[in-house]
Amino acid sequence: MGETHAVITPGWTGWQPLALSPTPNAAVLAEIIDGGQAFRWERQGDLWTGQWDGHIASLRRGERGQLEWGAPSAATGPALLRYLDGNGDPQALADSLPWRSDAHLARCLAAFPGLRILRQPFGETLLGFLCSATKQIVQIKQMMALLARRHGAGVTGNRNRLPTWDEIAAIPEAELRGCLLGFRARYIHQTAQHLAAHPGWLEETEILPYAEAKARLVTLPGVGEKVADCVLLFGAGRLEAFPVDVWILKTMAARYGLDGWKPAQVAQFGRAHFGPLAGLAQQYLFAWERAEARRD
DNA sequence: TGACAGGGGGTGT
DNA sequence: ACACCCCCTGTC
Repeated sequence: MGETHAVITPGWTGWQPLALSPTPNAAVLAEIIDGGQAFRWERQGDLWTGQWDGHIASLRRGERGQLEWGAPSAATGPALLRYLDGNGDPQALADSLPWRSDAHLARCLAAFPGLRILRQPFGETLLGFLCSATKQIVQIKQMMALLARRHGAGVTGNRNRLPTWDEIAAIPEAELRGCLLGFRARYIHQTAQHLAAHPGWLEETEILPYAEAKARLVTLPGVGEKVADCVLLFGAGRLEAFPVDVWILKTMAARYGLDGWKPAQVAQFGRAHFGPLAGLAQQYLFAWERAEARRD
């Protein structure tokens, strides 16, 4: 990592208890904030520091295993709770997945109790997944960190925030390429131009029903079905979105016998098999496969 | 410790 | 099917 990140030390709000139920253990917490949903969290030892929507917050586990947060601003408290979907009930959601008739899903749920889908800012989520094509999490995080460092410095407040879409629209494509974006720079540049030319487009899209919102998102350059589903799942709380990428293709082939199925077929299977919370199920499947990959 | 392939959580043509 | 970019990772 050539770039340094904002280093947070206790002292601003002080450490406050974070009311998440159930309290995620260390592995589940890592899956929630650094498992491919978000790309703006960094770990320093036992301390996680993350950024979204101009906020900076740190998370840690206290001496009795309880979760604690700290931030430069007390206003971050409610924002953090929303970001983590703190009012949601992951136990109840998981219980309504078809684990009773799906042994693999059942062991995934048992292995990652309290796994959550984040409620990230819609625009930032779009930016993150426009960066994601053929990139792994560590590389996407580098792109986002560079975008923030070079182009997100605001007049006040967080000086390492991501640039807004309006700000990105004013950045020459060549400078975007300098942020390790590669061919994604053109997509991001063109998407920014589209959004600048259509004020309110993102806000309207976010509140549309799932199918309509997805249909609109895929009209953006660089946004296909997979990226659109990720944006709606992780940035708009649409748990029915079921993003199909090469990893879910492999997982479904290995665990559900779907060898040779095409993405559209796997998507249809996923919706039919997992139901209206298919996106949550997908996140459990990912967590399982990642843990297994680390075991090797 | 440094060079060198190989491949990467997709989209557009 | 293949190009698009170019950084990470593993390997020698």
